[in-house]
Amino acid sequence: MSRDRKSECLEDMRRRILTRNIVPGADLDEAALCAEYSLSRTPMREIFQRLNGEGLIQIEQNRGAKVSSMDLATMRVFFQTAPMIYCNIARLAAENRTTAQLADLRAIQQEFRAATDAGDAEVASFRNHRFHEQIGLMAHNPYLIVALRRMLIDHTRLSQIFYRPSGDDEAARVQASVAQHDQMIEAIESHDAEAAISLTMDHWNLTRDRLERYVMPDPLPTETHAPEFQGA
Amino acid sequence: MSRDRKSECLEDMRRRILTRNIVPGADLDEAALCAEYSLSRTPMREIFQRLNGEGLIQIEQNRGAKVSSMDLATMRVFFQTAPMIYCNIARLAAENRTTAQLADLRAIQQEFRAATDAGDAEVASFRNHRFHEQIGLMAHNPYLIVALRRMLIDHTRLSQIFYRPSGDDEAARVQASVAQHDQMIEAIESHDAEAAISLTMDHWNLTRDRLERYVMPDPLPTETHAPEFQGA
DNA sequence: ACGATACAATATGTATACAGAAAGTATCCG
DNA sequence: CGGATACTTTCTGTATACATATTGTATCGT
Repeated sequence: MSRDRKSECLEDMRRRILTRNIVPGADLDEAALCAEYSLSRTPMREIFQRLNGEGLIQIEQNRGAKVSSMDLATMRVFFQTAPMIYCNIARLAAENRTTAQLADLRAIQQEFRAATDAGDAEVASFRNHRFHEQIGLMAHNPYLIVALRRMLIDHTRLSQIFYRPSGDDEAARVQASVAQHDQMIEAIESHDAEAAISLTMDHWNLTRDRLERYVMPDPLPTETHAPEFQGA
Repeated sequence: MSRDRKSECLEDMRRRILTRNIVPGADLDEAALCAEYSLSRTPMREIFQRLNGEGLIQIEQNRGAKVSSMDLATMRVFFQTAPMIYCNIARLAAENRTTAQLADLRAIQQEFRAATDAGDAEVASFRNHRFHEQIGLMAHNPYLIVALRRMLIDHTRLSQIFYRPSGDDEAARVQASVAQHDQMIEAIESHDAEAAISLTMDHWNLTRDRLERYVMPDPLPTETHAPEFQGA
């Protein structure tokens, strides 16, 4: 049925944007996507409106849609805002979670762990996204969850690199991250808001180092046979 | 031109929902609205998607759209979350505002004051909304502004009653509220984040008392000739 | 008379044709 | 040869007809 085609397309577009299968800033070709998902323009344009509302894409008047970019100014604000949102969400999740939601969280964590074990960076980062979104749902706060969702868009797109560890040290960090998820589940289960917040800060600090290193990597050696390039 | 019809409709729908011209929970009649704004169904449905993305309405599969309701559970969360969002927005606005934005804020405040002086509750609450949304823009934080916007939807719909003072005391509170806006402008202009936060808390406490009284008014007298109704 | 089912009416979702705007290209003039 | 303008092409926006789903109603059977 066509209903499935549409919602499948919507979900798939979300996944593709979050995993950078469609890169930040890319133009969306309406006609091509219609053909790809066997939809006519009307439902596809509706999907665009949805994605726009979720902050995944931007629609410009008479000029099509493009995937939200990740510019430097936004990254700065991202690192500034993340701890506050994440910690408050963690507190509320510990306080307000239902048992059904906790079971869902465990299931997501299991899938997340499998993806990290398999070394599939794309799937791992997407399941990490779902893990944190689920905690957001557990907070039962319609105001904060929209902020969390915006954060997770950029977080997930950045963290692609995190789950592609290039050495033993980085692999250990991924394992630590998975273990922290387990601890967060326990804290939320026992309604321990303080522990949930503390673990969330640890979790954030761990990933932050890695993300910052991605944004600002070690400089290339200045003394090579490549043309020299001095300072800014 | 049709472009104007569409964006005018979108803006007007926003205004009507925020001022409770269309009440919370009301069904939206697609055909009737199409006729009213001289639009065909396609752009009207696009407007619905936009409003849905902004949290003003909810769209249900094969079952039309309705204005977001304001249930008790949400109100509780509203009062819990508002101070955090408002204060953080105030801090960031003081830190990051541009002079152009400050000029806009002053213009909005002038219009707001005119509406309160004229005693027009509907226009006053809508312009109060624009005032606080403008401060949100000045924060330059794409994550927090979506949370702020969600808060302001409920805040504005609740505050209708605030700007319809039923006595000298309540009128004085409205005047105090207008004066606080002026002070907030000064704090933001001088990049004084601490003052902006402090004023925002005062402003919130003032309106909170009034809003809570609206949500939970003084009980009706129990001794009347109306049929008695004991306890819960 | 009550409930269930079939049918009709209405409302929602989709496809497509047409209209209008933006962008690219070619030609003309200086 | 360079720049501006007109034309063509392509993409975006809108209207409308059609398809599908839901809801209300009437009839039939028990």
